Amino acid sequence: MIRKVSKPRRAAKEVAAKPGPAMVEHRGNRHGRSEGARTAILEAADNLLVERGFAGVTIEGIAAAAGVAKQTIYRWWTSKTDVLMDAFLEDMIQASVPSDSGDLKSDLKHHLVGLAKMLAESDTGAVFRALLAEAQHDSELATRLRTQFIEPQRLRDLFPFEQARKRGELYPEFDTDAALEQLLSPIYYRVLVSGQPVSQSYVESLIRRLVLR
Amino acid sequence: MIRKVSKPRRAAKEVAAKPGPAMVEHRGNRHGRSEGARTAILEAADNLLVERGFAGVTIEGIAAAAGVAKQTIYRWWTSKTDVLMDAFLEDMIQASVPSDSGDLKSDLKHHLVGLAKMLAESDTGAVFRALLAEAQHDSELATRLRTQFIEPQRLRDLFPFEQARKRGELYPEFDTDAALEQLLSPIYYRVLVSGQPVSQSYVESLIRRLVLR
Amino acid sequence: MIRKVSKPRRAAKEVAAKPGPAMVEHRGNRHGRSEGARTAILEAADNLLVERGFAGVTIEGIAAAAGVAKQTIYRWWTSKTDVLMDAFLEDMIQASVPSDSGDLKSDLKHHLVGLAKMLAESDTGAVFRALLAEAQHDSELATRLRTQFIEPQRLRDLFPFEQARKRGELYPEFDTDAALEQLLSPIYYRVLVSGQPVSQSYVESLIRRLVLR
Amino acid sequence: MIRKVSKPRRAAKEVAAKPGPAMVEHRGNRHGRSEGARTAILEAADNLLVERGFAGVTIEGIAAAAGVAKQTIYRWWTSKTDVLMDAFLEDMIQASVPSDSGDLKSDLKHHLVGLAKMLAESDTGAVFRALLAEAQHDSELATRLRTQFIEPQRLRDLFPFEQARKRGELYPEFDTDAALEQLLSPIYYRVLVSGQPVSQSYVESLIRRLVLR
DNA sequence: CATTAATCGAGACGGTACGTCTGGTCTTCCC
DNA sequence: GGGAAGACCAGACGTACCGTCTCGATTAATG
Repeated sequence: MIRKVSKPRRAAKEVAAKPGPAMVEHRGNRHGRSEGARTAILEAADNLLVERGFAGVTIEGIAAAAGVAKQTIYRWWTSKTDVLMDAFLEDMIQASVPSDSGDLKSDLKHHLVGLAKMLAESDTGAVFRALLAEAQHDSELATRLRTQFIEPQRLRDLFPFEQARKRGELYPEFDTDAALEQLLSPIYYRVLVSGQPVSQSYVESLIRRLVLR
Repeated sequence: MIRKVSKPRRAAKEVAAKPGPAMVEHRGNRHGRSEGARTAILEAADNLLVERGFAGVTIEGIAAAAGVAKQTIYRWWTSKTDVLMDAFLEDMIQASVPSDSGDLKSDLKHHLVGLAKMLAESDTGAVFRALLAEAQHDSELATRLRTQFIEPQRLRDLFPFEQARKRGELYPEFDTDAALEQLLSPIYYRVLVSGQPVSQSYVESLIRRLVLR
Repeated sequence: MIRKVSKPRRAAKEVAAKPGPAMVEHRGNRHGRSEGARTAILEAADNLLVERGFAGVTIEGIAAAAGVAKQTIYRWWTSKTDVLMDAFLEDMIQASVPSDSGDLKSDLKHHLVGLAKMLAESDTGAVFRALLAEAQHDSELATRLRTQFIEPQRLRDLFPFEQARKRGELYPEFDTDAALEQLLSPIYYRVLVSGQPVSQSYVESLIRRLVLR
Repeated sequence: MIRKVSKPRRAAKEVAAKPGPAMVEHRGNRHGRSEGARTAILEAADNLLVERGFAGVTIEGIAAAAGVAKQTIYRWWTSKTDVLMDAFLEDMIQASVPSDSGDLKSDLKHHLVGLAKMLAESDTGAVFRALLAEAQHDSELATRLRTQFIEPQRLRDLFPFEQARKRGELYPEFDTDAALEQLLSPIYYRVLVSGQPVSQSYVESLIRRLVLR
């Protein structure tokens, strides 16, 4: 169902090539897609979600908040979740560069605490939970969410283990996938299902449970 | 927000008292609440959710499908999720009576495989996922879901451990809560987040990971 | 295409039966159709046409001006012209009771001057011209306009002649249809086509041209 | 409102001068206005009106049908009625050269039957009726229509009378304006208002009614 | 036995948002 | 500088449901 491409046609180079203060102001033209409109929409969507909750996000509301015509949204996205998906991915670009302190447990702790905080407390996490919720009854979105966030995130999550393996911290048969699942799933469970807090000490206890070698 | 009581005033006794022909057909009267209308609504809600997805469930749709006036729904419920919540709880009443074979690992396996199947594959599971999804941006519903399902379910989930403890199968300091979380959270994670299947062998591997004594 | 009945179900008797200030205020109920909403819509349509011209009349505008939901308009009418048609007919109900002075020429003068004034100057005339204009490219409306206004109006227009015939003012072979056409068509021509004024003296000259016996 | 001149700068001679292969195809150029685009637009407007009715004519539709960009239309016309006005006037250039048989009644009959046919049956008549309709709520258009069509047409209509006067067929005080109105207004009335047919015999009966001397 | 109270099906009402469609403006590129 | 292309803002379209309200019918308990 999500057929439309969100940011087509416009090479970054072209954008950069436009000189001066750049980001040429335009109202309908042949620049191709308006970058101003695009970002205004994504920001408006984000803000509305946080301020008014998922049900409070409407295409009409986004359009009004972004100062944009509804059709400009429908031209590039198919639904409000589609917009929110893009807004979320944009948010995640600034995502954590995993730390690499030379000690696995320390790296894991740092990474997982950050992840838990993002999921449970940040605005970005609110967007993620809304999307995951929607994905429960929208398999297309589910697929997209897995492809564009969960898989890449998995790679980022595995990074500390890979570093540790290089350092010889792990015994050879150590199953990183299983270990990761042992760490992540309780965090997601608490955030999504039981609503229990995910404190720093809780994360530490999860890590302590791991048998590394 | 959910102020209304779903099934007030009418003691189970009264229902039981009217056996045989009973279940008086009535269109507005002083029998009190119409049991026929109530069950028709819950069934219609269930069916609509499965057939048309969460967004396809509307109060008007339920009313039409149940052959009931909209107001009859609004008299007893506050929203479509409120109806679905009741429908879900009704479904869960037939829930598993936990097996008690005398062996913890066997009991756990039986119980967890059944739970996973319910969550991932059954219509009831679809309703649950929809409710949990909605609960991500509806804290009132979240509370209700935890109180009325997740907590009671936790007790059912713990039952095998309690039996084992009585039998002396567990060392004294064994943390059943932690153990349960280790078992449950990967199942929920796979169902809700990663979409991976929860096979019987996977459940067995989870159990094997537990150190019981 | 115009399938909906505009004023169903509510017998005049019932309306009359409601005494005193009557016209029960209600917002959605089982009074049947709301007379208040109905008249508010027709008035709003009338006013908008006069103030903003035909193109300026929109269903949304009518709804807003009448303080009514769009759907309430769509429930009972099919299009803005349908609404305007009803508004026009309602206006015409208060139409002239033809005078009957005992003298044909005097009666005709009175009737035609009134008609010309209505067509050219009144708000009702503006609505009529708009409808007739629309009827030029909407044959369904054309039919309805002829059936519901032009034919009945013709009967009213003929009334003075009938009275005169009863009085023996006309020679037997006098063709009233032809005479009427001779009188009416220049009036419509001036109003619709040439834009020339239709003064009282002009009407008199038209009548003078007639050879009555 | 109608500020733009519709056919500037380009003499008919030039058009005629470019025969055969010519009619230079161009997509934006320095030839000045494209005659090809202009005629394509007027034809497309005409055709759309006949095929789809007045509401079915849109600037976008004309542009698409004429294979022309919207802006090319907006550059030279202000509205769809403006385009249709030009299309209509273009059509009327081929208008009847009034016959001059030497007999007034014969000339009138010939002329009026042609006029009635044009108004009621031809595509050009459809365009005229649409414009007249629009003129009912657009006084600017009304003025233009009267200036550019109705007045000139009146002169054409009077031509038979003038010839007759030269021939001495009319008594001196004969009021040609009044006579013309007597002839024309019933025709317009039938076409625009009552929808009755305007047959040849009907036109003859109108003429017979005239007292010429 | 009449009155009263509770509930039901029905459906009109004022609203919000949907997703689609035109209209008219503007900018760029091509000739 | 005309013309093609096409993104943009604006806003009306007709539809679907929302949640509220009132009706008239039905039935049971009350007095």
